[in-house]
Amino acid sequence: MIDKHLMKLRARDRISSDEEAAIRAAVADVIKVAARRTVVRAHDPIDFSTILLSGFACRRKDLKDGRGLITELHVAGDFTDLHSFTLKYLDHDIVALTPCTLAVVPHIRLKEITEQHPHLARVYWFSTNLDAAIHREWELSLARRPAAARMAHLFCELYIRLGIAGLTNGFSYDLPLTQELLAETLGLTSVHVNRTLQQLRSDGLVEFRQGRLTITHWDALQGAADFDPAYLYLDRQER
Amino acid sequence: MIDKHLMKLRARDRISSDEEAAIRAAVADVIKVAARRTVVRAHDPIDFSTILLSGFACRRKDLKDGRGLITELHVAGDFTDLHSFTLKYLDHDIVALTPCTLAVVPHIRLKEITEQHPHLARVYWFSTNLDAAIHREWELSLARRPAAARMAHLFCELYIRLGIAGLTNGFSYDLPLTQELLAETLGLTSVHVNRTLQQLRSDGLVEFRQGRLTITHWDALQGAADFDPAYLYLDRQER
DNA sequence: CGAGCAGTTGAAAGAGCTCAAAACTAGTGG
DNA sequence: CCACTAGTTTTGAGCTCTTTCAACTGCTCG
Repeated sequence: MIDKHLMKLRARDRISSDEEAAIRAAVADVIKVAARRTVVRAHDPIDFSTILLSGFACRRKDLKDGRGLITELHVAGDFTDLHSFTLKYLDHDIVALTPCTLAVVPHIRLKEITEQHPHLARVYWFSTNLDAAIHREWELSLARRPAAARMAHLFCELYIRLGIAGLTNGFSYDLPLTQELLAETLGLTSVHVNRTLQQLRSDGLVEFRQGRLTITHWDALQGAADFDPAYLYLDRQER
Repeated sequence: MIDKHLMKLRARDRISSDEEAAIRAAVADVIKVAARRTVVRAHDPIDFSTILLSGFACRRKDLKDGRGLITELHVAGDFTDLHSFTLKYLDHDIVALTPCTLAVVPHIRLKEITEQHPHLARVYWFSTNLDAAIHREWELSLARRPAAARMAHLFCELYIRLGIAGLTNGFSYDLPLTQELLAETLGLTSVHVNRTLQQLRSDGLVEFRQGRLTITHWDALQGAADFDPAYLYLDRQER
């Protein structure tokens, strides 16, 4: 159930069986959420965090005028809003992009982990710092990478992140997002996403049809994106 | 010496004298760094973090072609690269933008804090999550706010953050950055920064001369920026 | 006084946006 | 099994914001 979550943690550090038990014990509930539902609303005080077990979710911020931005995509295995444990409320919404299954972890249990399992606490701290690293890379993309490179970069990132959770199949993976949602993720308009997608396809880099992405030329995609996975901290270290 | 750092922490939570002592004891050294020096280089393994005592520093990421982006500005009192404690190396450089004084905190001491002072560890965890929140707001700025609003937003953010550390004077504060550096911060060109600055000045919102910024019309600046300080988590909470 | 940054200005080009309409695709109900 | 609807994708054309390139000014410091 939380295996993908454990896979993600274990890709970065050793997790003892004792710690694994603590994680499993911290899960108070498992809930299902429909697509397009807001799971956690910005500014609402909150006393639990959620681990995404299946589906796609995101952090979304919006401007007063309604236009918004998805600031991070979450895939199965991610602790979608661990940040709220120390922040106490969020500066953004957590939205289910597809039907999602979520494990609910009360903050009290997380507090106990910081008191009884300092190493595990550091692993979770790491995991929020990894989110910050992803945010930084997206800042760079938004500021400096033109649409095609930005999109290519996102596809590369998801390929790696989904791969860690065992959710890729060769060079393809499910990405059940509309072009509209992709636009909110890339800081573009859906019209431009459409044209950019056509460009990547005609350049022979990717195919994107019916919610499934296939990378047809990985090296070229990585090159076009200027993608270096270092910011995903893929090495195992004692945290 | 680390008072500004304590002011920043105490704006968000209660820090006991015991915890304060632990922080002071964690500082192994205080160093001075010249302007424009890279303090920590991306990808280099590192076993200490630094608290910025005076000056301005930043996190800077760059693309292969040399163009880069400042993904966060750091002001006195900030733990500039606490992230490296769990990440073990950084995905970006830490650069001194002005002459800086830095307190060096070895990671071993931070590890001890996570083991002996869980509450303080949570406060520091919070502080890295606050960095992530700032990254998210900058993502939104880069993606959706036009140049003038983006710049106005930055000036608002710095006004609040510097205020917490007691570094504002009425509605003005030192901001010893060139327009070139401002451009790297805002994801613009220096030419456009120049024109945008003229616009904000002619609109009567700010003055920016000789490294000092003066907000001439706070409400209008905040309005132009669509600035809401909620993402800076200015309330005291038990973390 | 001259060198070297930092800031300023102008003109042209380009990436991405806006608006608007048309073409698909599924799912629904008769 | 077909018609109908709603959502998504695609296309076109004009427009805007920001960039690029290039020159010029002004300041500071040796």
